Amino acid sequence: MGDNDPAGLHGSVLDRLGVAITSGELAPGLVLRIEQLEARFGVSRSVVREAIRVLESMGMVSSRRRVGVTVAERAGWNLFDPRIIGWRLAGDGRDEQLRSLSELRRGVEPVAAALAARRATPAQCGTLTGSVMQMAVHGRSGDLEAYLEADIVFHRTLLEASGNEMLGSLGDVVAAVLAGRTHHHLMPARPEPAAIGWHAEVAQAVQAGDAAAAERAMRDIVEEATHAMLNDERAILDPS
Amino acid sequence: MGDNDPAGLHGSVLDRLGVAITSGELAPGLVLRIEQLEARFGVSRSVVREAIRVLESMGMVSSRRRVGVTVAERAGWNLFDPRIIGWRLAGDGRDEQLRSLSELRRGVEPVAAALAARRATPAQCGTLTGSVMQMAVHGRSGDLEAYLEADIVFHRTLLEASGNEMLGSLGDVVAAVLAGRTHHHLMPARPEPAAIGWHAEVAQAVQAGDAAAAERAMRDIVEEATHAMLNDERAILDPS
DNA sequence: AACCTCAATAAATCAGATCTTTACCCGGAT
DNA sequence: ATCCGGGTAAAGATCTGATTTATTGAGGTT
Repeated sequence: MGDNDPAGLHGSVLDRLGVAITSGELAPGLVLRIEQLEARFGVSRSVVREAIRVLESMGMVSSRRRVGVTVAERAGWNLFDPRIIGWRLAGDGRDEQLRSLSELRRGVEPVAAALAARRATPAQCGTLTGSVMQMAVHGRSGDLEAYLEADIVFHRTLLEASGNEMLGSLGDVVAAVLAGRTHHHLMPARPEPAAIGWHAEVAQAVQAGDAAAAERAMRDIVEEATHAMLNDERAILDPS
Repeated sequence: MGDNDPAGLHGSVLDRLGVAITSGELAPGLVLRIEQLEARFGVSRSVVREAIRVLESMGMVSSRRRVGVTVAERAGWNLFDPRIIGWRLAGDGRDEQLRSLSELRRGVEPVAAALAARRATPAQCGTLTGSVMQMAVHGRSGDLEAYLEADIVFHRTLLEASGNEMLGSLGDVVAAVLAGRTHHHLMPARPEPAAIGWHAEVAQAVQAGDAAAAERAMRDIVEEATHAMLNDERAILDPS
């Protein structure tokens, strides 16, 4: 898991600035001067500029003559940029980011399931049922890591099978949510047996071409996940 | 509508390269050399590099030493980047992009409606009902442009009211879809009266805090839109 | 064929100069 | 005191040439 940027000096600067901004260390409205950044990171102008340009393209800063590089308000950020998602997941905003992504999943995945029922290739159907079997096996044995891996394969395959490139590109995001859930927000030691059943239902419905059933079963999956996460949050906020 | 990039030389180069790549003129696998690009656009290295860096951050190219700048496969693109969406909407891929976005809407907007029912502020509720009234007025009078404007306000407000930043940031995208629908894929001269009714239902359910009703009505809206679009496509492909 | 060496290549980085925009200061007019 | 216009300097934007670094592919060795 986790491929980072540090490819090249500029990537490193970009990453460090991105973390500083998403974490709030560099608050919106703050003005940075390029010369200042050169010194801060010990690199040349070109490297700083390239990092700034990328940040600008993500809506995180805006650069104006005679004033400098201003950190932008959250409202303008490209919140779907994988880098921003990664930074927020790695920092303080992790819980909020996970909540946002979970709510997004609740909308996206049922639709993807319905579309997949119409468009999935036989190979994708095979991968789906295969990963459900893996989930069942590792769910019983309690191997959470292997269970997670199969779960990720399932959801990623389903999103791909939707035949919608945009939905498909959310595979990484969903994988991050699933991983975050098991790694941080403690999943139950034994995964919900019902969840595995729903996954099986989805796989079956997709294979049968039953869009409505696939959508319904997927909605069950993702709603169960949301509830579990909300309960965890409540438990954290209210440790009775 | 439509704010473009051409802010600065580098933005112009970025835009031109983006269009060339999304249009397929520069196909995946093709290798560009920086020197070549300097000549092509008549700008200096720094400008080209900055544009390349942004393209790289969008996953559209990858730059490697000793080889050059390679146009990347579609699979790696950040399809949620507003710039890419814009380029595709402006070029040949417009129909496919609109289809992708419509399917995305079908998932996202009902969830946003359900969330908005729990989180919308009174002011947002007011904006919602107000825009519905505008839609009704201009729908009857047949002023499609004003109808569109009110429609956009409605959907944008609802997505904001979801209280989910990521869903909220899809407002621009949805606006683009709605605009594309009326400007290209000919909407009916008089908007479906049922659609206006469903919008009213959503506004009312949100105000009443009835998440299930809001979600259901919104699903009706977006499903009607999808069907209308599919029928248009069929009509274009099969001019009986 | 597998492996090592080495030189050519193109991007990556640095550094300095110049251009362009524009926020801000200041004097004059009303 | 307020408003307007010109001038100025600050800071980014762009250009350019030099230098560094990683990689590929050629060529030779075993």
